Amino acid sequence: MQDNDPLRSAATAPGVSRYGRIAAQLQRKIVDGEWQPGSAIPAESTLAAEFGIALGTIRQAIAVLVQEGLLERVQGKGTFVRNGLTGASMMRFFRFRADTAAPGSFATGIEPGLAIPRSEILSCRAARLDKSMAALFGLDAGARGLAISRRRWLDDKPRLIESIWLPLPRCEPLQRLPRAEWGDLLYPLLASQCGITIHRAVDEVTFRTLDADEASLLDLPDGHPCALVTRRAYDLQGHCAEYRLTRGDAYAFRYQADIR
Amino acid sequence: MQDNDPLRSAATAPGVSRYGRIAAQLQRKIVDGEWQPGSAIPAESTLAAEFGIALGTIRQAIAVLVQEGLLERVQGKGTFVRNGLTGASMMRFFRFRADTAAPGSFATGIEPGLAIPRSEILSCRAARLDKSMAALFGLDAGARGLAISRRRWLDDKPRLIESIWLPLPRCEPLQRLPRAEWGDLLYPLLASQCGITIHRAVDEVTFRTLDADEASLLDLPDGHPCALVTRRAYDLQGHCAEYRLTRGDAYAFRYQADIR
DNA sequence: AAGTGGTCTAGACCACGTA
DNA sequence: ACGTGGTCTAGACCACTTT
Repeated sequence: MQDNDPLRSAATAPGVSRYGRIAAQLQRKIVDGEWQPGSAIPAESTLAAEFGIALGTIRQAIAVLVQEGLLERVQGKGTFVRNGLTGASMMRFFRFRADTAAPGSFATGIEPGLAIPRSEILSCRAARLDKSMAALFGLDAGARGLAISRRRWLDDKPRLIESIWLPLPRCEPLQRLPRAEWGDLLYPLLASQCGITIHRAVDEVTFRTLDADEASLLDLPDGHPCALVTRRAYDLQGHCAEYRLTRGDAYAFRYQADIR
Repeated sequence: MQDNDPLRSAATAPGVSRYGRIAAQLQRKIVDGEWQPGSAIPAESTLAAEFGIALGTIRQAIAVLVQEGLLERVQGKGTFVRNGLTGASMMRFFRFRADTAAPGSFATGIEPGLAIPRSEILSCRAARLDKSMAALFGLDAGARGLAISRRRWLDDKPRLIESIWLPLPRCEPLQRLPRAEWGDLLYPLLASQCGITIHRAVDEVTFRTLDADEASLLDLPDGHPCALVTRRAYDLQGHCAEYRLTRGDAYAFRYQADIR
């Protein structure tokens, strides 16, 4: 659990060091799509020769991007451009399934394997974005976006309701996509249909109560407490490409943070 | 925001690399108290000569401990043993003071400077620990601990109530300490009175409701929703040295997590 | 000026994965 | 056997802090 400034998105100022400048150049290749997510980048020795620098320096540059989560090294195989966000499931905030350890007790720390909840699209329509949301997406005031309402099911029970906003025209392909082809996960869809790789997200959790409509969608009583997760997701260029509100039963919420 | 296994505490298996073994030796010096928190360790060149290894290798070993949060490098000055946990305030989970940005809106990401809440000790007594808590502290069944009840004030309003358990006899000095000398922060007290440096903590957040006693302590109605933070704090040796339950108004809860 | 960590080089050899 | 990243060396010079 680490707080970060959502504004400082892409291109962290690398100072003036050589490996910093090289790292920025490598990042450019990823952002521009020259190096595709999932594919291997050239070998360290190759890159060192190309840039005309020592092996240790290119290693240091790569280390920067590994730290940033853009690259991944695999011993003996190569260095790869990471695919989109993993482990960003909203389920990590909740414990819906019966757990061995009662909350507050001395848990084992073992995660109950995160399942992918089934997705039910309730509505999906284009709409004018309000001023602040347009600004978030880097669009002009009055720009349009895609507003999606979604319900997530787990073990045949409704667990989460989500309101998702996506920028238009970037996400226009989703508007024409038949409901049957949506599947359960949004980010793979954004990648395949819109060419958007979600690479980072900032989640904010607060506590609320459900209104009558929300409650009925979750089979909970009106006014029932809920955890509200507000997500801003960013693409490789550092532009916000998703704003999402997720609500789930507050009493199923649990989150673990490690501080040092 | 990063999940971690609370069990894998100290001495991460360093494989068989030389820098890994060196890192373990340096860690031993810190854990054993040979290198005191806050003080500088010998220069890299000195250490390299002492261990009979190259500069790059000792640098790599130090980098491991920096990553672990045990050491801190300062350009031009030296490498220092980090003092206890900073930024572990429970206030980071709450937003009690009026904030410019309404929750759910597009916040600026600027933190409203974390204040230290005033501490009021409600009770402090030795008691037998239950079996699981004794095990958590690495003590035999039936061992005793210190049970502390504390209320935290901010802006002359009661904001948090805390139940803290500490292992005996390690924390015995606190039992004899006059209330007036406790101050507002526990960890500096553990360091100065008991020689315990809290170096890592694992917090788990859930939502509950307050019972009548708890509610009255916080000037809230019976049954009011609260955020419950369960903390396990660990010393340099990796032993758990504190178990804490913190409760505060759920409507003041907010937490931000960065995923990549 | 002296001491510290930060950057950079040009090699060498090792451990791992694949063919 | 070959190519990959991982480790290690022995230097050099730079940037920052303190004396």
